Amino acid sequence: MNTDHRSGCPINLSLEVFGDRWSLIILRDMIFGGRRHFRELLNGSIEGIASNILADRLKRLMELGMLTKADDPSHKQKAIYSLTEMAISLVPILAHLGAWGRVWLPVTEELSIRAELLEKGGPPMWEQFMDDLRHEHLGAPGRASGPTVRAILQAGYEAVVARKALGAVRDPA
Amino acid sequence: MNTDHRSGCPINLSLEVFGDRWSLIILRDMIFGGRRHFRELLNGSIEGIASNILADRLKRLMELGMLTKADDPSHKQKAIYSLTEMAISLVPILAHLGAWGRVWLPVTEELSIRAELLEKGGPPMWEQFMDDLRHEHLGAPGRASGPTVRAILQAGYEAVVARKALGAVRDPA
DNA sequence: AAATCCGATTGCATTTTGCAATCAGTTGCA
DNA sequence: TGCAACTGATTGCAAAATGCAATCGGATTT
Repeated sequence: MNTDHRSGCPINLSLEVFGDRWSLIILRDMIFGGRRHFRELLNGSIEGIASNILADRLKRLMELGMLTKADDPSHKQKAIYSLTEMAISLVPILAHLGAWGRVWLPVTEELSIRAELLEKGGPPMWEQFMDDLRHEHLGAPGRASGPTVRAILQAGYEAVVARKALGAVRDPA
Repeated sequence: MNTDHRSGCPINLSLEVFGDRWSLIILRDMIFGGRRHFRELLNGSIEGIASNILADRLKRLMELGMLTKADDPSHKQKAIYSLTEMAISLVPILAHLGAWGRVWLPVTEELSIRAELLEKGGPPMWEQFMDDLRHEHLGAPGRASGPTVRAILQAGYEAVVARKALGAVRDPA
């Protein structure tokens, strides 16, 4: 970990970690998209990250303690990236960020439905989400029953996509 | 406002607004430091922002609707920068960001006491803070009585500085 | 045996950043 | 009146980061 910082202010130090255009996008795709492999992050990125930037940020996030890398036992070339508790605890920030963006920025409906559901769910849902992620990434004990928070958000997303597709049939462009 | 975005995802759009190393620092200094003028932001910045970067970011934040600029009636050359509601509503995000940084990053005590107090105060304190800022920057009706949230945070900061100075007398380096 | 997939790396042009010097107009003070 | 200090910036330039396409050697699938 690098030790020459601009200041010891927590907001500044946070910006030094993910104050760029890609780090938080990668974490978002891992947290909300469930992506664990390099290619999943590369090809699944709607913003179109370049492979060299992705490689650099994954390396950087590992050095910062936000991610770990492990071999995939099923494929000798695959690496599995996991979130650390440090990254999992960003969930409330991502929830607030999504809520803020939904109010003030030109979001699209299908890409903001997750933020809306997460905002409505509030801190209890965020806690559940973090527990799910701890189970998935850190091997913590799993939930008793019921769908994961990610599955709930994904179902909301798909419902919007389906509804918009129906609308397109009724009102063709 | 620019309209070519990487995606309509609220987190991505938020990053397009302040996903850099300086924009949020400037807003932090305006919100927590009460700074309103170019020189205050330039010279008061502990991170040492350069004047061209500051000028660029102020312009950008105005274009994005986060800040407004007005003439200072007392000085023909001075400009007063004000936060818009869009920027004021970042307070909960800054509170979470500070809380996260305090846990995971090498913060200094005097620069993180504000984050600690804001975290302890919770959403009611954040709301009060936002009301204070609306009064100060938007001309909204003021509080009934009592110190502003910024004054409370500042007092906490100064108490830490004073205590550390005493410690330095007892235990000189 | 060939095609595809794996996590990257390389080369290169463009853009952004960091830093110091400087600018023209305004103000306060002697 | 003169002059230093201060106002919000702007300019020039080197260094770093970014974006993009092509490519790499090894592993897996077909």
